[in-house]
Amino acid sequence: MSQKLSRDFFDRPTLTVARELVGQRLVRQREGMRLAGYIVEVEAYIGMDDQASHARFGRTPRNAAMFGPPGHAYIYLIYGIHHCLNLVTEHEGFPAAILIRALEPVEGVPEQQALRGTQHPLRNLARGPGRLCQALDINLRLNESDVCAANAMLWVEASDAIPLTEIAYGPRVGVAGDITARSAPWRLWIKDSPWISRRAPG
DNA sequence: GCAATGATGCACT
DNA sequence: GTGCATCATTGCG
Repeated sequence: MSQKLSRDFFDRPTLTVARELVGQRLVRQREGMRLAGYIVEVEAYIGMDDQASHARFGRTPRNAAMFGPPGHAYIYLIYGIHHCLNLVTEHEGFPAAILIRALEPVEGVPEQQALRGTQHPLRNLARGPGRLCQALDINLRLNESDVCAANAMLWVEASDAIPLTEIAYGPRVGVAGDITARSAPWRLWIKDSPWISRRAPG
């Protein structure tokens, strides 16, 4: 049996959590079935001073989850079409979260394909934040849900750690904000993984 | 492989 | 009314 990651795991500096989250298994319990994949790409959004973070203008109904306790989901709708999944980190009151950007599918793949639409190649199943939410049926009903609870419908399980030498860093994707926000190397992914949303620069 | 474009819901400085 | 932490499709190399 794999171990569900505890709240203590998320109650740490966001970049530390992000680094250790890469390679762990994201699990969605749906209709008695497990839909799961290895996390291969994440982005960190840290504090109100992060000009790319939704929290930069303070707390609003939309981003309230980021200000809440660690180990909860922050899910939002973007472009009116796509959902994005974040996991909240650090102590309550400090807005920080990690965007899950891509998965390597490992469990319930046929069900995930059905949720996505079978015309897509396997490579595109969960490659991108909007795609992975569609593949795992993640929507606003799961916003602010506790991923550490015993009865969670969404959680993370410990897996083998990825060596630091296998993790690449770079600027975040699609962010607005000032030059500091755009250049901060707060996107982390597994080097050479075919499942990440975009190839490494260069 | 790349760039351009339309889709679409909702919170908001 | 504006602007998104995006994706699928189209058209072109």
